[in-house]
Amino acid sequence: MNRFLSNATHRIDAKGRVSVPSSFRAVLARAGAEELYVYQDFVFPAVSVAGPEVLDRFERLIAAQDPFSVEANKMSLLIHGGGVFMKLDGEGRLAMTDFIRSFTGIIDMVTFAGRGDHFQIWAPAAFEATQAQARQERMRATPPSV
Amino acid sequence: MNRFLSNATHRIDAKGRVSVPSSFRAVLARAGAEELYVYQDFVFPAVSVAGPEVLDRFERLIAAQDPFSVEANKMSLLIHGGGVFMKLDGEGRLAMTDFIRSFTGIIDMVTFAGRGDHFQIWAPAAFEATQAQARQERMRATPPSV
DNA sequence: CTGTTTCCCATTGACGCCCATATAGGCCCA
DNA sequence: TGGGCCTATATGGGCGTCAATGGGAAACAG
Repeated sequence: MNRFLSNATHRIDAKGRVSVPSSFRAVLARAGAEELYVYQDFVFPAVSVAGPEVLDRFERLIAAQDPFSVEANKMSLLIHGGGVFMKLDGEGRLAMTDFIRSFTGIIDMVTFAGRGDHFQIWAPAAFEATQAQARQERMRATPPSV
Repeated sequence: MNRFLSNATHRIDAKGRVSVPSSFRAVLARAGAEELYVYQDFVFPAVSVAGPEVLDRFERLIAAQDPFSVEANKMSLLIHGGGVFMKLDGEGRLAMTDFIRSFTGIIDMVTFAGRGDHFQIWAPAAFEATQAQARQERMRATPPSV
């Protein structure tokens, strides 16, 4: 299946690297993603990982606006200033740089969360809490009826 | 990838110099930019850095207007009066002159922010605050959709 | 002559590239 | 069906290179 699914928590090694779950790497390989566009998420304290085409899509949104507008500038501040290209090492690991750590609060463990067409990198505690909260809200929205 | 992406915060040394992130220098080198056009940004309390062709582009915008118009004069005041040519030293460092400091509020640390076709130099706190605010506004624009 | 800028050189830590090990799960075979 | 083999995944670490930073000394300007 060519989607990012499930979640897994891995340990960061002494050199600040984490193994990306092999199922995620398989999806990336199938999509032919050599370089990864990693950006600080707009909603959650997590970074999102996707192929370069996602940046292209964001840039088209900006290009449609007046380049001198405050809106276009703020958008660029997020997608350019808040994003970076990275690549996996030979063993399929990703370096947890300050760019990622400062935004996510990641210390020594990382939770990978599938999001369909991309995946996210979280501090484990933040992921647990946010997912639990989302589940609660959903339950309130639609009472258990199955 | 030939775009300015990501952000990084570096320390200013005793001589008032900062290292420009190596990924930014790589983009500049690829573009063949020897001299840098540094101008006080039109939107944010930051200075923007780009190749000389950006100044050319601005000048063409002015040339397209009536040279006696208030608009054209104001534009020139910004792009000429608010800009300067600079170059990196042998180690890829840039001097933080008063021209830059007074406009940005930079003291002893500098945040570099990629902006696609150029990059910006910010006081760290100002960058954090502005980017966070942009993210908040974006979140309100498109509600969380987990 | 003196403060500032430019050109070098030194140090330290981070990162890329490579190889080693262990454990879990799948697979084969009896 | 149970047990052992085997492969892939997750993880650890060596080592060379490069980036970020500090500082000396020459060149320059006021």
